[in-house]
Parts: sequence; structure tokens; C-alpha cells
Amino acid sequence: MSTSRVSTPRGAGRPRRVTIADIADRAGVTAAAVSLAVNGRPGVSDATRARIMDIARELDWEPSPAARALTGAPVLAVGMVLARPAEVLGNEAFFGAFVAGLQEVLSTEDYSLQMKIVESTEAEIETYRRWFGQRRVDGVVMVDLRQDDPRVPALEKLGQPALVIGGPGHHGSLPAVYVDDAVATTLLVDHLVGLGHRRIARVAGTAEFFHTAQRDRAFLDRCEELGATGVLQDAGYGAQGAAAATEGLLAEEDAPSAIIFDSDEMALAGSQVLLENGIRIPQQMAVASYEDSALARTHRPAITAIGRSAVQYGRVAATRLLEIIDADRRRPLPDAAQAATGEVRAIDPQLIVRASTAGADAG
Amino acid sequence: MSTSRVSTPRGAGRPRRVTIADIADRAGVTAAAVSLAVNGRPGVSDATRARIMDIARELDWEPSPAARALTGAPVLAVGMVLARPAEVLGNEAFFGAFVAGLQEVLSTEDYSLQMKIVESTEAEIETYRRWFGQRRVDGVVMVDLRQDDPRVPALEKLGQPALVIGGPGHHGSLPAVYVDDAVATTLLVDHLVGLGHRRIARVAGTAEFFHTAQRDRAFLDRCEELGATGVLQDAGYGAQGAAAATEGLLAEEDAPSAIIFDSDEMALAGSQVLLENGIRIPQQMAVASYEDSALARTHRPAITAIGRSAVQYGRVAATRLLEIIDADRRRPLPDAAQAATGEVRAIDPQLIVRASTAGADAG
DNA sequence: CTGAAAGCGCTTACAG
DNA sequence: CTGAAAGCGCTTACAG
Repeated sequence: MSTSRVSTPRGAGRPRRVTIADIADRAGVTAAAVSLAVNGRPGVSDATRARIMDIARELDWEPSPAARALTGAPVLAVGMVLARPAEVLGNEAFFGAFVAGLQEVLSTEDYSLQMKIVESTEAEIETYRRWFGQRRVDGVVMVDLRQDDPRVPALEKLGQPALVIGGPGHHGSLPAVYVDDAVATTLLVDHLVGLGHRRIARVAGTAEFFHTAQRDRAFLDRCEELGATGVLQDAGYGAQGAAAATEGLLAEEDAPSAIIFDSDEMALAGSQVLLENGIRIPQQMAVASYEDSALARTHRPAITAIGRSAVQYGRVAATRLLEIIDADRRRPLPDAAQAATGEVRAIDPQLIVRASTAGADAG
Repeated sequence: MSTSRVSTPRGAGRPRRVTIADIADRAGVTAAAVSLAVNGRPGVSDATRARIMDIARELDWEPSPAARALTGAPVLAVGMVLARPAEVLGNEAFFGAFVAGLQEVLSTEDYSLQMKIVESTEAEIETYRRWFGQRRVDGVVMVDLRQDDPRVPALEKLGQPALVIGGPGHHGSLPAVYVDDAVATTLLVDHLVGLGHRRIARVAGTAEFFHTAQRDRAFLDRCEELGATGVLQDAGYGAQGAAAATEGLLAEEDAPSAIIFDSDEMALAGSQVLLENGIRIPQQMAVASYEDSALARTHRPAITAIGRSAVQYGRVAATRLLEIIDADRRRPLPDAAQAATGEVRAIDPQLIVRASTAGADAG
């Protein structure tokens, strides 16, 4: 009976939890000594430390995060706010994979991820304020970067660990992690031009997000550099828009011989339209996507895509944020350290060539 | 300058946070009075309460969750452990949507969701132990219910708020929320038989999960009841398996005229195989899925599916878990209340008929 | 290397 | 209706 020593608490409801005082009692030392021992800090002899650790294990002691947080220790949580409806999130393969990647790394450091869904950008900023004000999180990840994003100055002002997902640019002095869309675009266009395509379309998602504009520019620039014609086709959000955009392209008198879609979902929707219209992929139309996924991989024909693994993206983001939090804790001078952590990190995109473009008989 | 009164703390690092003591000072009352006031408890006059609230707002006071937790208040967090690799999670549309639904409801109650990815069932159980031991969470959601799941007795023994996602059955005395797969199966089979199909295949996912076996049984039973022939085809996990299974079915001498897939991802992969083989949907083969999604909706032809919205599922689960946590806090006698909360709740599935089965010329 | 004390921010009885 | 005190579980100086 390991519980023999636990006296019945008043109220007799839940069992009283074991604390460092219990351990100290047993070990015949003071609670302070236990604290030093279990935290691996100097101040107790090796023998005492060993004895204390044994007792702690024996009593099944678990440190109280609340008590620790109260004395200024990290709360071991990072936050992420999403200003989009749950329905939209659910439809996006990227979200689940990104979160999974974040979790994977955070878990190993015993950090938890806290998420909140809000209605507006104002509510998002207010959430950051409250989270940091209450010391609910040690840092935050900010997603869906927009142009002239009001969240950036708000987070700068808070002066707390925050990592922007997206860029480069528009993230002010905040550290950021992003996939280099310019490089990704170059990879895609070069590949298609190399196959002989001279008229290439880009079916673009919501213009609101920063990367959309960035891809637009890089796409047009690169096409021009290579002497090809770039056709921009706005599609708005999701599969519906992509299908309509594809139909629009087919209706043109001078239709392209290759289409690059902004996401796997859009590429699949577009491919369906092509199939319906009796257009063979890749023989009559090459198809590529900025986003890879299991669906892109198993589709027939499999879709050529940029291998920005959302899972990997999440892992890199989590690693980076933990670094920032760590730097923040040991910062000697607030501003110097802050500046040092404000660096960006790019994730290199890779082109994964598959059947949807391979061997295309372009032009 | 609302900060005029804040004295510079030692160390001059972070600004000292404002506490109820600051408010008490200003209001000329004691900290206890402030506590009563801000928590809406009796014990202070209306006038005093109003004055205190004003000052709290003025000083931008935020309660410290750590301090509150230390005195026994709920920590406002629920946990979910996932014993699957991040990659697998990322590929599954269900995960992101379910989490989004959970979040949506939890956020409104100021609860946060804590997730952890682990390697094994043992690690999962250990995580529950630590979470509750440390009072890191007020309750947990358990997903991926299996037959004779060792997590069920482990959670029963912990005696803390826990909700099982899945069932019915195999969740012991724990409360559960599940989609009635038997009903879903009936809806699907009845629909197909009603269209004239007499030989119907079911392409099933991983046998490990509880619902797979449940669907198998319900499928065979219902086919028999209606005088149709049910063909079971195991596919293992994901799109790859579904494609192979579909090819297997086509190769049979007596191929079915309709296929029901376990997920949207599998249905899409299977449909691709059908298209490749020149088989028209729904004219030559009807296709249906146990799982709806944006992809199933926008696919051409759109896939008939069971409308268990994963988002909605998440919402129901969160609501239920919050009820359980609440009941647990006010429980008069540990066991009586525990029993009262141990009820299950089914989410009614709906059949959404789309082009992939409509107007099929069966048999 | 060890002990005694004060404090983190809040809540909860218990007196007045 | 209000005040003073003790306590939640831990950590951090500061003496010995």
C-alpha cells in the first residue's frame, strides 16, 4: 500500500495530491531542498538528491504546473489563433497536417498547443493580448499572413515571443518561417517550359493572402524571363472556384497547354473538369500544383506538385518558436535579444514530378 | 497614462503584472473583496462591486489562471492524445475538421484544447496519468476506439472526466459519443437496393478500428435482410488500398454494380480506378462513401455519402465533455455522479444522395 | 551544503 | 456587508 501515509483530507472527495512537502517529510529535509533536487540544481549533496528522487518516484509525485507558473516558470504552452470558420478549416488538408507537425515537436518538449477559433482579426489580436496578459502561453504562432497585416504591429507591441508563418516580407520585425514561393514558382515554371510549354496558366486562390500576390508576381516574371506567356486566372476560394476557372481557360480561344493550381484541392477539381471535357492529362494539358498531399499522389494521373510538406512545415515552425521562447527567457537586454531572434527562415520547396506533367506533348 | 501607478520592478525586465492587490489598494478594500466582486459572488455591496469592476477594467487586470488553478479552480483545458504518426493525421480530412469543431465549442467557454502525439497506447495511457496527476487538464477526449481497448479500463480507474469518441459498446462505463454506424449502413444499403442493385461491395478500411467491424456486420446483415448479396473487400489503410481493392472487385467474374467505401479519400481513389477502366459512374457502377467532405461534394460525379460532418461531430463531443466536467465538479457522491454521466450519445447520420448513385441503371 | 522565510496571485473559511 | 489570515504548491534569495 503506497497510499498508507496519505491522510484523509477534509471533505473526503478527491485524494490529496502529493507535494514536495510530503517528499521533504519522508526524506527528513526541507521543501526547498526537494525543489533543488528535482530540478537538478546545485545545493544538495548527491546522496541527498538520490534519496529525494527515489522518494519522489515512490510517491508518484507530479510537479504542479500551476504552482510553477506562479513563480515565473514557463507555462509550457504555445498558442495559435484561427480567424476562419471551423468548416473552412476542416476542408483544408494543410491545416490538419500543419497542426500535426507542430504537435509532434511541441510534445517532445512537453509543450502543449492551444488553439482558438475567432470571428475577426480584432478578436484575434484581443486573444493574443489576453493570452499573454494572463500568462496562458509562452509564445504564439501567427498564420494566414496578409499584406499590411494589423496583427504584426499588435504583436510587435506586445513584445512577446511570436512566430509568423509566411513571408518573406510583411512580418515587420517579427521572426518568420516561410516556404519560398518565388523558388517554388521558378521550379514549376522552369519544369513546364522545359517540357516545351509556351502558354501556361496559373489558377490562383484567394487574393487576400500574401502568398497569392507573391506567386502571381513570380509567375509572370519567370514566364517572361523564359519567353513564355503566363496567363493569370483568379479562382477565389477552393474547389468550386478552381473548377470554374478551369472551364474559363478552356473556353478561351488560345487555351494554355499547362495549368498550375494553387492547392491540391484546386488541382483535383480542375482535373475533373478537364476529364469531363475529354481533355487528356498530360497529353493535352499538363497539370501541376503548389501543394502536395496524399490525394495529389494517389490521383490518376498523379499530380506534379511542390513538396512543401505541411507536416514538415509545422515541425520547423515549432522548433523555431521554441528557440524564440528560449531566447526570450534568457534575454540580457530586452531589445538586443529581440532583434537577434527576429530572423526569418525559409523552407526550401522541392518539385515532385509526376504523371500529370511527365512526357507532355506541349504546344 | 494608465501605467503611471505601476512602479518599476526589481530587475526592470518585464513589467510587473497588475493583481487584485492593486485593485484593492485603489478601491480602498481588501483583496478578498475584489475576489468576491470579480467572481460575481455575494459578499460585497453593489456599489462596491461596481467600483471594483471599473478599476479592474481601467487597470487592464487579467486574472492569473495559474493562481486560480492552485486554489482548485478548473484549469480550463481539455486534452486529446493521438497515437498515430503526424503524417497519417495530416492525410486525413476527418482529423482537421473534428479538431476545428472541438475548438469552436471549447473556445466559447474559454477552454483550450491540448493535444499530444505519442508512439504507443502505453504512452497514451501514461500521458493521461500525468495530465490528470499534474492537473493539466480538466478532462480528455479519447479517439480511435478499438475492440477491448486497454485505454478504457485505464481511464475508468483514473476516475476523471473522459469522453470516448466511438461506439456503441467497448467503452465500458465511460461516456461516449458516436455516429451510429449501423444506421448509416442501413441508409446506404437501403438506398442502393432501392435503386435496384443486387450485388453490392463494401471496401473496408483498417480492421483494427472498432467501427470497421461494426460496419462489416451491419452491412452483411442488411444485405441479407433485403435479399441482396454483400461482398466484403478489405482495403487496409487509405487511398492506395482502396484503389487496389477496387481493381480486385473489377477482376471478379461476378463484379458488383455498386461499391460503398469507408471514407471519402477511399471513394475518390476507387473512382479514379473505375474511370481508368472506362467504367461510368453511376451508369455502370454506383459509388457511395461513409464519409462526406468537400472533395466528395465537388468530385464529378459528386459522391453520395453519409453526412456525418466531422465538424459537427467535434462540436457535439466538446459540448458533451464540458457537461461531464461540469457534473464532475459538483458531484455529491463520487460514484453516483460518475454513473449518471456515463451515458452515450449518438449522432444521427444522414444520407446525402448525389450523382454517383442517382439514376443508376443497376443490375 | 542545508534551513527558515517570503512570495507568486488568487480563494476560502472565519471573525467581526 | 467587510477585514485579516491561512493556504494552494512551488521557487528564490538569504542566512547559517
